Amino acid sequence: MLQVPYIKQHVALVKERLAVKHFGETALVDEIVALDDQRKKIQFEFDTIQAKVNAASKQIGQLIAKGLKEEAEQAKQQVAAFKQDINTLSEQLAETEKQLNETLVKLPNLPSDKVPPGKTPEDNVVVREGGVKPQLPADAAPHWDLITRYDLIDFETGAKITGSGFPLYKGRGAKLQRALVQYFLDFNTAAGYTEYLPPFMVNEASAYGTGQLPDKEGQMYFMPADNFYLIPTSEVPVTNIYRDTIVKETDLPVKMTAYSPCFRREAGSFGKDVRGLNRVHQFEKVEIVQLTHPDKSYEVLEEMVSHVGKLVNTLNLPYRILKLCGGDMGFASALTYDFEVFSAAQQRWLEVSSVSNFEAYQSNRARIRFKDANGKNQLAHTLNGSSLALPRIVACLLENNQTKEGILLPEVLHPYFGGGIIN
RNA sequence: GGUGAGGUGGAUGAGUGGCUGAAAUCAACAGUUUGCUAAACUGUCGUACGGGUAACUCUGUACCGCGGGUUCGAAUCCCGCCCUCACCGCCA
Repeated sequence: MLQVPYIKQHVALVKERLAVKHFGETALVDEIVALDDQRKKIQFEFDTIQAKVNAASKQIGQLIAKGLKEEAEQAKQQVAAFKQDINTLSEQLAETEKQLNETLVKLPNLPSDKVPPGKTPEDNVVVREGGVKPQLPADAAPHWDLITRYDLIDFETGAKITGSGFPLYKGRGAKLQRALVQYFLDFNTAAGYTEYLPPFMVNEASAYGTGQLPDKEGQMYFMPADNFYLIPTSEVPVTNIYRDTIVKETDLPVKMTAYSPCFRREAGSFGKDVRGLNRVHQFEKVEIVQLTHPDKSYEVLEEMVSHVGKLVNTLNLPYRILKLCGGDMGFASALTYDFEVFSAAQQRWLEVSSVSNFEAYQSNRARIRFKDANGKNQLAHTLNGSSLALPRIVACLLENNQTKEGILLPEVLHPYFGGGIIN
């Protein structure tokens, strides 16, 4: 969430930046200012009275020690007079803090000034294109046909076991998943990321820490018996490794990578968007996460984009990088680059990665801090990106590399897959 | 799931009602000493929110797993929950 002191000092600017995100409820900003003023006022009163009570209590102790029982009794009665005020004020304080927090959490992160204007995905700016779009014959098959032809995924049985959108990978389809995950993790660890294998369910505090709650509550699977959420991305558990911690400045940047399955309810999706692997409820993904010094986060963002670009490149897939416009960005993000690969048989771009700088938005919620050179605690910046999400990569690998002889896999995967062709 | 023990500052760990925001040790940081390293010595060394200030400083409140309660006063007593460890049960 945004930091209250910053909001109060930059009311007009905050509203202006929120407009870039096409966030309409700017009245919330004024509410926050008012609530925080109120909070301070109540706290001051409360502290003042409490200080008196504390002093009196100390005195009572001394009186009793001296055996002055009557004086002690008198003092007790004086303290009792404060009791009512204390109770009232502490209730008011708790209520105001609660309201303030609830309001604060409704505000999205401010977009960086590098964010292009615009409202819809059409307004996103292509910053780079790479790779070559293959020329496929007219009878080229979409990936869902290829999946059937080579018996890689059994969607029907997955639906039988669980429900639609839960693919059952099979044979070489399953092995390809394993190969990709392994390759991606190796690629990331070679670049200095520490590998983690996190829990796939998180508690409420973790989901709140990275901003999934309360904003995206309906998009996560929830286990009511234990109050756990199935993770929509390993960003959640991995970022929360550092929740409520203060790291040394010299430990920054913290670079982490993790594989996990991702669970998303994707309520309301339908049509050709969800065909085959385009959109599923459970998929595999390898994620990269960094915690950085605030001065370095944009530099690191570019570095992460470049890292993911290299990875996509090694797969020989045509891709493009988009800088998301204000209206298409995520709630918690300050600047986001999307990676899309070109699905030649469907003739459309498919998102395979989203690399974002969250600045201090997540770290403020999760209290991820570092001690700076002056000994002051500062919020770190958090960044993360997919590196990479599997299903759409697989869709493109299959479609773009189809030949009469079979699917020709990119060379980097051969050692992981134990071969270069699916036929 | 059952039984028992326990959760205190970066770590170990003392503290069973006021003198404790918290001993001691270790780690860390700064300095002195030293040819360098090491050792020794000295000092610093929790977080959050307020008040006051030009600022360093000063000052108030809260926090000893979390939430309630008792009390003039709670790390300390009571209740609920969570977590950790050990043993048992079950089990990949």
